[in-house]
Amino acid sequence: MIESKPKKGRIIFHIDMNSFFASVEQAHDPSLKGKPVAVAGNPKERKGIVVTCSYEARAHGVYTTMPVWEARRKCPELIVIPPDHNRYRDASDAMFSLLRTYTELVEPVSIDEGYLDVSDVEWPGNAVGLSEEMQRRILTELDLPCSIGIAPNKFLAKTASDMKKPMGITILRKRDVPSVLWPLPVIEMHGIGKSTEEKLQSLKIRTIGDLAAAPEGFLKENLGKRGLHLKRRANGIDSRPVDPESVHERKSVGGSVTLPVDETDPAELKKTLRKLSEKVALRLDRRELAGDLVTIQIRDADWVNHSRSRTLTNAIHTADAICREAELLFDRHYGGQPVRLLGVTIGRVIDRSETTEQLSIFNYEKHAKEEPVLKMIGELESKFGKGTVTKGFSGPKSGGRQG
DNA sequence: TCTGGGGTCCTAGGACCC
DNA sequence: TCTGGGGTCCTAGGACCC
Repeated sequence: MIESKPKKGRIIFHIDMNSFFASVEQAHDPSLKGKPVAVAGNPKERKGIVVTCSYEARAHGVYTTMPVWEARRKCPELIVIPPDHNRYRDASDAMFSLLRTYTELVEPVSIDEGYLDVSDVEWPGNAVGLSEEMQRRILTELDLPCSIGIAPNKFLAKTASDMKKPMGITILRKRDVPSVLWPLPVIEMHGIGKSTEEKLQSLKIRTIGDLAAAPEGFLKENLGKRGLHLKRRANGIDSRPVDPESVHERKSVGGSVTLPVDETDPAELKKTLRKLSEKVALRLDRRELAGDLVTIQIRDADWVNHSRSRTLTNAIHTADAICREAELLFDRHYGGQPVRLLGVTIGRVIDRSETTEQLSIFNYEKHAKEEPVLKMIGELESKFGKGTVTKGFSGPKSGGRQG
């Protein structure tokens, strides 16, 4: 202990772009600057909600997720712009490239925010000076405003960047936690939503300080492992590293759509499944991915979600294969109720280069001509469902896992 | 005239294997 | 013949975030 070096604390930045989509639109068309702007879907297609809005719009009471008709009522001069995701993707890439000129330890968490570990960045002066330089360059070179949080870990950096917007720079030290964080209501904490807030309320835990002080056993009993996790955060403890690779570790690719009207016609619903399958296949293509878990999502007219999923014997990526599985799940489970939204997701994705083409029985379609036994399996599978005929040639199983 | 679309992580029960 | 416990996989749903 006597010989150990003093542990050097980390310096983590959280960069948070301010009203990103709206800011990108204002940078693209400077005549929009200083005006109330909302990026929103088309209200005629029941998709008319505000995705992002400028601070001028917020001043009129407009906020994200507000229906456009309501936003227009609150702010008649509101300029509504349809989203252009390619434009936002380009701006995001430029922003992260700029940040990477300072360190490789950049972890994008979404299109408009990310963490940096700048502990080892050589910079004349202090971390605040470095953050000011980044903020200034993002503003002058990309014409985009951002807020930056500076802290010894991710959770505190994220919390800090939220405290001053737009164009804020906020330092949050561990020793500031009792005075700055603890008086706040629990809902202010990243990771706590409406549901957990209510749960905590019923346990007489109202502030982040209450949460920080709550006994571990009590939290574990009522909230499970999550309770302990939240207590650590409330005490400003978070040891997660900044991981530049996490951006490449995608777990699933999906598509969903809210239908023009609540739909009950299976033929119409299947058309939608086909379109969604094509969309998902296209996005899997772009990333050279495939996956062996297919999930469909059905949202009722009353907003209750249902999902049905199936694990396959091998990873798939083509629109035809995805659509076939999606329809199978649909046929097996759809009960005729009006459907508001449909979704198709491919999960457990892996790089396509890792999907070594499986020899033998699973490619019976390709080899059926040459090999009678494969043809037989193909016939069995078309009778009982793909994936039901497994190694050992047993019949369809009554339950349990397949494959 | 309510409420988009992209995700991640966690939980819980049952099946299955050892 | 009865008993059991640990570990993993699978599925459905919930909570949360941007």
